[in-house]
Amino acid sequence: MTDRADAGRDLGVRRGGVPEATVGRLPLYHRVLVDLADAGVDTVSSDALAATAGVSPAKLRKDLSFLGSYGTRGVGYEVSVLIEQIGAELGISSEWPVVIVGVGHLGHALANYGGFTSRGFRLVALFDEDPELVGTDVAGLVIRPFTDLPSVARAEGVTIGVVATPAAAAQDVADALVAAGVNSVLNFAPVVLTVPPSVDVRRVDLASELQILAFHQQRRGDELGQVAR
Amino acid sequence: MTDRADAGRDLGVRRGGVPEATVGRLPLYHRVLVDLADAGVDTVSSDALAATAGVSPAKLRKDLSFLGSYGTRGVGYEVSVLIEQIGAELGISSEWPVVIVGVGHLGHALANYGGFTSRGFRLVALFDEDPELVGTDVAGLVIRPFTDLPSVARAEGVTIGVVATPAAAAQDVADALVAAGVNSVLNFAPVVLTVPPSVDVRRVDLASELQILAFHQQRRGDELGQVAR
DNA sequence: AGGCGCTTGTGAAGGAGTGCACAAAGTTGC
DNA sequence: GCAACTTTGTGCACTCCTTCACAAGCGCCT
Ligand SMILES: NC(=O)c1ccc[n+]([C@@H]2O[C@H](COP(=O)([O-])OP(=O)(O)OC[C@H]3O[C@@H](n4cnc5c(N)ncnc54)[C@H](O)[C@@H]3O)[C@@H](O)[C@H]2O)c1
Ligand SMILES: NC(=O)c1ccc[n+]([C@@H]2O[C@H](COP(=O)([O-])OP(=O)(O)OC[C@H]3O[C@@H](n4cnc5c(N)ncnc54)[C@H](O)[C@@H]3O)[C@@H](O)[C@H]2O)c1
Repeated sequence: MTDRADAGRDLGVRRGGVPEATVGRLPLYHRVLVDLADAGVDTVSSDALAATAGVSPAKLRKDLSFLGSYGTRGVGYEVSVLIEQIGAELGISSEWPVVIVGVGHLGHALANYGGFTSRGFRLVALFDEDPELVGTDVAGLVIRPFTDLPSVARAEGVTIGVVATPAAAAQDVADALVAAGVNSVLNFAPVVLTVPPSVDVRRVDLASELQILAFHQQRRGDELGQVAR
Repeated sequence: MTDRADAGRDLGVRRGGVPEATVGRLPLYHRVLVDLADAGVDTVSSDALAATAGVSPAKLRKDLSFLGSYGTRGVGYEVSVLIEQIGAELGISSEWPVVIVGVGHLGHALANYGGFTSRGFRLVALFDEDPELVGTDVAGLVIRPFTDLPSVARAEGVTIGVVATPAAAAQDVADALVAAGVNSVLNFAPVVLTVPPSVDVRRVDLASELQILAFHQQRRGDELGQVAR
């Protein structure tokens, strides 16, 4: 059921007014809540939930307040209600069709990743350019030639594409995805993709993450020499 | 060298005062600059560099200003100088030893990822618990039993560890890493790790990234009045 | 019924990050 | 040597995010 016809009473909360920072944490909350539900918990306080999610209680409460008032004062939040509300906000209710382009080491791992399909996404196709790979089976799907992208994308209504090709091919792949109607891209290649403003790109960059860790590590090391007054 | 006892007055730029948001972008700048250098470019303006990195020129200039004044007014920045300065800030000069725990689909891909070793990191060991895997060769390294972690970590001075095990094992693995002296962790498992405050954890979460894309996708759809179909 | 303890929801304060605009500082051309 | 032009570096205002603190609301107990 698509209950997007607002049930009328959220005039106080702007529908599209969830801050970006909050959006970035909603998936985390959702996962933690699902884990709690699996563990048989049916009610949590903001303090407890914040602790398990690793954020401050005030931040958590404010985040949740953007979705509406789904808690009970003096008691806490009902886990199932929160899961449903956050899920609705993130669009987990619907099943987003996803394609992966580039089935090398990384693409292979992604295709076999269960977390994809268990959180509102359906992997509908794998594409690669390598003739050796095309036709082989990965994670229950047949790898298709990259040239099939347009027809598959339109047939399945694909709006999200994952780029897992080498950096050199990533821009071309992105262009093809955009041309095929995909307007959300998750990019693993270490390049900045140029796309029309209507297209949303998120970059996942392993090396960057490590370098940020290294930076903090180094700073910590530097400070050890100075702590002694 | 650049660090003498600061005589009570900071020179406008604080050593160690680089904002977190800037730190998060430095790896991006570094990569873009290396690409430019490879392409034979030796000077860039903030406008040009900002465009290739996908950020605003003002932001870029402010970011770089935290490292010092390495540009030339009227000209721009010398690519090699910037690479060196950013590299130094990030600790790329030294080679950080890294270990990966959990050599399944994802760990396999990570071990074979060239970007690791080419950016100041050296993969020193792979660990897994599975007896079938231990002893086999991946990316030129032998997979070692997880119990070897302490000795290897100390022998090589490992401070950065990558967790690529299933969620259920991640916390135990993190505990072992911390016990072995590792205090920077890159976690791919979809769980929130609990570690001492002295340990820095970064989480990379595929499903979250997709869900954030889905959120924006859904919002865009809603605003158009109706979703696909 | 009423008070008590607990937890949410939120205004308001404080802090971090971003964009703007321009003076300072360099280069080029004559 | 000077004027015109280019581009950096940064003070300032502004927006966004986080933290604080507490009134409002709910359930339970007496
Ligand atoms: N392996 C990792 O852990 C890792 C981590 C972070 C980022 N990355 C990045 O992810 C990307 C993929 O990494 P990988 O290790 O899987 O590389 P890979 O070489 O193993 O796989 C790349 C795949 O893309 C295919 N391909 C190439 N050009 C294509 C095109 N135009 N259209 C469709 N398919 C094409 C190739 O045939 C190959 O199968 C790279 O950009 C890499 O830098 C990898
Ligand atoms: N595959 C992906 O694309 C992907 C993406 C995002 C996140 N993840 C997460 O990364 C993790 C690994 O994913 P995967 O697909 O590689 O799983 P996988 O099952 O293929 O590999 C896990 C490996 O960890 C090893 N392992 C288990 N317990 C261990 C322990 N206590 N000590 C050492 N090694 C141990 C297993 O033997 C196995 O080799 C999972 O938590 C998954 O949710 C995977």
